[in-house]
Amino acid sequence: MTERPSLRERRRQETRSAISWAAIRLAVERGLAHVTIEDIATEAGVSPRTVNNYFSSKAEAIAARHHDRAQGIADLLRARPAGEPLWEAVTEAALARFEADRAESTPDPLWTQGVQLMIAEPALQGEFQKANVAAEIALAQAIADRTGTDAERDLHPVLVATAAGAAIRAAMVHWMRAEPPVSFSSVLRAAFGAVTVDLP
Amino acid sequence: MTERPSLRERRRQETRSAISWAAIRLAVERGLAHVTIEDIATEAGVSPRTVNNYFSSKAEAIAARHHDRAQGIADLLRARPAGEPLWEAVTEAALARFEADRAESTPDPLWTQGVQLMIAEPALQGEFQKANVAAEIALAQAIADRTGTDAERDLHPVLVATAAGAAIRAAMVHWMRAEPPVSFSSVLRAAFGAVTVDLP
DNA sequence: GCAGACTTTGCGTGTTGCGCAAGTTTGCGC
DNA sequence: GCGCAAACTTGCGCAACACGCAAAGTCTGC
Repeated sequence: MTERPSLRERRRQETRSAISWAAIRLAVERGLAHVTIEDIATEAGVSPRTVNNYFSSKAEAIAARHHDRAQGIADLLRARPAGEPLWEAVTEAALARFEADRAESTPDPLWTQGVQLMIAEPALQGEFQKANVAAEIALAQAIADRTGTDAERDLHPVLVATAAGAAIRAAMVHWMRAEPPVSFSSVLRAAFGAVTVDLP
Repeated sequence: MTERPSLRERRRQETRSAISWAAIRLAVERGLAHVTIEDIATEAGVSPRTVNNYFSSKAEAIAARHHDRAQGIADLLRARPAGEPLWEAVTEAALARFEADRAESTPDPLWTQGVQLMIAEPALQGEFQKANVAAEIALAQAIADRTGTDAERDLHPVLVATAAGAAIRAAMVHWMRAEPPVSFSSVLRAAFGAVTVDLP
């Protein structure tokens, strides 16, 4: 998929990531209202103007991390065996995406708080949802490719992608307020299991 | 539900509506970038400061109309007969909401363009999705009431509401780019028919 | 009709998004 | 190696924006 870690491009991604993390960290620590672009720039070690070169708003910088992750589900779907039933493949791709997180270096205590912030803060909700929609579009394209349909003209791939997004979001919300805490995988699997999308 | 058209409250809703329509009209006419808060205020006959009293951003003003409509689905669901199967009731409520539009005074040539704008303009997408999510929360509450579950603790009502939102959104997107044009009701019905949410 | 609550409005302020034009770094062909 | 073109970063400036505050105007309940 992406096999050109051109030295320049890599640096670019590093900067992007640094800015996004800085934004998340500061927003979680002191609350969104008490973080300026300048604070983020200082924290990330770049100039304020550069922050706005990468992201067109403070909110977008914070949501960038979520955006990038969500996009990954489409890639994971493409990697599933071709014979696997569609909804099952989508389920497994989503599961895999979130299990990958757990294995990552950062066990994200911060990350969970970041997501919670995006859901709680009105100023962030929009950007959060935008990221979700963008991911669903990518997912719809992957589904269309897999089923030989056209994401531009057919309803089905879009519907399946959107339904998957719905299941993931519902699972997230439910998981975050679950008391006592439960495994996210199990919630996600239950959500996908409860929704069924008919084939054409 | 709402039986207090207190003279004051009515005026408030009128102002709110006037501002929102003014914002939509201007944005559709000359493009979002060429509309300032001041323009909207002038068009709606209020002061710029008042616009920001009602809406915390230009985007919110434009999305307000969509927000209000989407909220209506939950009310319509509550009006469905109690014996009706859940998913069917949700389907009919959504259908009814959009068929009500057609019978309205304005056949909204402008309204369709408004929705298209909200989907096309990055600066509006966020607010558009926020409205969708808010509507889904209201719908989840209505579903929870109907099924005797708890929208705060149970996964099911949230999941059904989110799936319904998914179907509506997918139908909208598909309908808007359908060539040749098709009936929205038929697309929406097809979308709801293709998704199934199991009962617990 | 009057007192209190709610709205509208103008003003001032800190922040933001972005165009523009340097200055700096990186990739690439030779 | 070497230099040039493209891409990136940065500072500056400006119009627009979000919002607190307080004065003026308007409605509601009694």
